[in-house]
Amino acid sequence: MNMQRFDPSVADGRWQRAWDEARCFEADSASARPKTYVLEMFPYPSGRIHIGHVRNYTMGDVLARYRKMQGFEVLHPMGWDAFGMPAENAAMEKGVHPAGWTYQNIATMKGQLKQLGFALDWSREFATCDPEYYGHEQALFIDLYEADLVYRWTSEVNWDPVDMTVLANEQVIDGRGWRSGAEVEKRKLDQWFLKITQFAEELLAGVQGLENWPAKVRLMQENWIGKSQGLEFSFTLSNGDRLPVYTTRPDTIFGASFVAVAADHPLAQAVAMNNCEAASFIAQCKKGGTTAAELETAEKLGFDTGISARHPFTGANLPVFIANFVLMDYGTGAIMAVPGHDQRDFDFASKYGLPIPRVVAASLEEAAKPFDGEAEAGEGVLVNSGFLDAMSVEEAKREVISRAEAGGWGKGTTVWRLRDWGVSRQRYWGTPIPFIHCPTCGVVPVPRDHLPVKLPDDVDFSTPGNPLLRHPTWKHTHCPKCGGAAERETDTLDTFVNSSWYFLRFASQPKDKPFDAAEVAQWMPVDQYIGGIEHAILHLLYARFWTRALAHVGKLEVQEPFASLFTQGMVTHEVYSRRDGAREVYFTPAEVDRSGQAAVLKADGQPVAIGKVVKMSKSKKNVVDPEDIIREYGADAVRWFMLSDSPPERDLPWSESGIEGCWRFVQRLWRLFGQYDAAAQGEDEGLARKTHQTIAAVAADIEALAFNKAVARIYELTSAAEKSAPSASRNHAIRALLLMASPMMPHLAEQGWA
RNA sequence: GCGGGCGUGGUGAAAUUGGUAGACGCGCGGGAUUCAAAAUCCCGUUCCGCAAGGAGUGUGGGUUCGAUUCCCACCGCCCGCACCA
Repeated sequence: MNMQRFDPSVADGRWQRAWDEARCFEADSASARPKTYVLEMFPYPSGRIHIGHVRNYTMGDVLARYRKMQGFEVLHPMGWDAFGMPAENAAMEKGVHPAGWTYQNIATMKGQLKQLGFALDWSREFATCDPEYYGHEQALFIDLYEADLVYRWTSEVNWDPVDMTVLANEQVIDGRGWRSGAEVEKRKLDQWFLKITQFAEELLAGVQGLENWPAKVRLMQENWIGKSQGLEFSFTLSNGDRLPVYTTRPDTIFGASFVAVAADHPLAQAVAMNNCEAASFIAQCKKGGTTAAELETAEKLGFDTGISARHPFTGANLPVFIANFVLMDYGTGAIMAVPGHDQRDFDFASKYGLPIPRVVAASLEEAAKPFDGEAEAGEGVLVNSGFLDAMSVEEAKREVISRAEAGGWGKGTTVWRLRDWGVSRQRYWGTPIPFIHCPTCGVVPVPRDHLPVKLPDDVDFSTPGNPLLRHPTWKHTHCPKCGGAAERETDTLDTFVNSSWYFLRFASQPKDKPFDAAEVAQWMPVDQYIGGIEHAILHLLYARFWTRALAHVGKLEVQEPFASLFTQGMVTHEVYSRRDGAREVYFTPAEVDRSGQAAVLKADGQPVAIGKVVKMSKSKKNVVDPEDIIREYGADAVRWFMLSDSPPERDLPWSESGIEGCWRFVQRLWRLFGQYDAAAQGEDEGLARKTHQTIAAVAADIEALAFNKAVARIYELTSAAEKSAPSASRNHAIRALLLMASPMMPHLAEQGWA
């Protein structure tokens, strides 16, 4: 190697091989060292590594290498979240087998990750589509079934009649299937569910203990679980029926001036049977936008059913409306409306000329105070409320609940927003649900010694629908109980199940069971988990649930899987485009010459428009391929760039000049290493002080994941060392710089050390 | 609409508990080296001003000896969402 210049094309491969051969990064569960578990969210093998992966895994790698330097036994594994729709889409579009496509992608992406020199324990690598992994998953699913945490239930799904498949809500665009364009139908299907709601209380309480999670993510989890406490009671209707409603403000019951039910409430349906006006109103409710903003600003609309409801205390007759702002799937799908103290009810009452009584005021003297154009949801004392007058809101809530319970017409209830988790997918490329349907014995779990239930290889994607369902032989089997002819379950598990326990399998991977509890206890919880904010709710909640559920059935001791969570920002880039008639045509950064004032297309020398700096995405073509830049600048410059400048939680704008600056710094450090002078003597007090200050600061910055600040400190000490005359202190500064840079630029550091 | 976050040079950003605003990087300007270039090195770079000096952390107030930091109001941007009774 040329001593004047650091050549990553030689050094990177050399050290990557050396680390592999010495098995430097294989974690020993039996080690006596203090242990730490650093984990980044494992990737979906979509084809190639993108720059977001590079940033994510570089951050984790710095921490893992830093901990190793501190003497920790570090578990830093990598694997593949390998089941999912894109593989089936590729199968349909390109005629390739999902397994072949997936494993090919894994091979490509693993090669790309290796080029970045990550300190990963590849000995623990697995893909969730490996039969060994999903077989253990099937065993865990049966464990949960036996613990009564799995059940079957008929629920409504979005059904694409052309593709013959269930669609997720996000795949339904304007009421049509995203691929087929066919009008989506609602269909009732027997589906498998996990009882996550049984853990709602502890999942919510557990959020409190997650001090090292971003406050934003904790809040999102709390809101998703959505606990509310109130009163459920029934109105007696003028037609003799009873109508259950739920309210979180039982204190305001004397302020109720009407009752409202959701458009798809049974009562609304019944009214529509012999009232076509009602039927058309209900149909109208089902149209319209579904985004939060549209819903919030939509006009409150109602239909008077002509039915009335008797107030439980006053005996007054309240009109019953069908209203567009009442949700069927929350509470009971019916409400008592208190316009004075709920804005939606206020808007509705104003529109339909209904009374707006005041039942809460700042003081008893203000009982007659008019409303100032909006509802008052705040604190105060009860007024105009009979026996509740002068009570606080909280006192009044308790009083109404206790009277309702004593009178037998209602009870205090906790309502959760969280729903049980439907895990059935009518697809091929997922974990087969290990159950058998027997006409005699019903639903029977597959015996454990028959696991894994493997996916058949010979499947046909030329016609729509679930290939498992129409496979000629796969589903035909015998009942484990009675031995009679029976059929396998052809649904597969939601891929979120795969990612709900993979961190346990990384920690411990015996052949004969999913994991060993004692070995898992050596590593869990994950000390630092790093990934994208897009997983703030579903993945993190499901993983928390699985961990608790497995602890509940005695398989685990930990309750919370991730002690610290960090959500990193995105990598962004300018967008280049040109108008072509009605269409906007996008160009990649590689196709554009950005050296002058304006951006011009290399192909024709004509200018292109410079758009906003946004997340790199294929559709906007503002992507940089990590492999290209690694080839050009080496792994260390790329890693250094990922850590420089922007704080890791914020977006990182990619720039060509930025990566070039990093490349220059790699060479600058290399030259400095070359100035290490074993013969140099003497103290340089100023430089020595600076060296120790830098060591302290860089350590603190890495601990806090403030990599941009650590980088700046290293720059400062580098400049100071360059300017100093040879001395023992300077040699020490150079060695310190090499060590401090090594988690970030490991190839350069190894080469320098050698 | 509700909830959360953020506003600092041309630019990405720093700034322990309130104490020299702009560290460090990018870019830009000037110079050295070179036949020339690349690479490298040196100097400068918040704004106004020749200078002395003045202004300055989204805007307007406030607290304080002192505010990027704390409080109030407003403006702008970003993210999340569930009309949740």
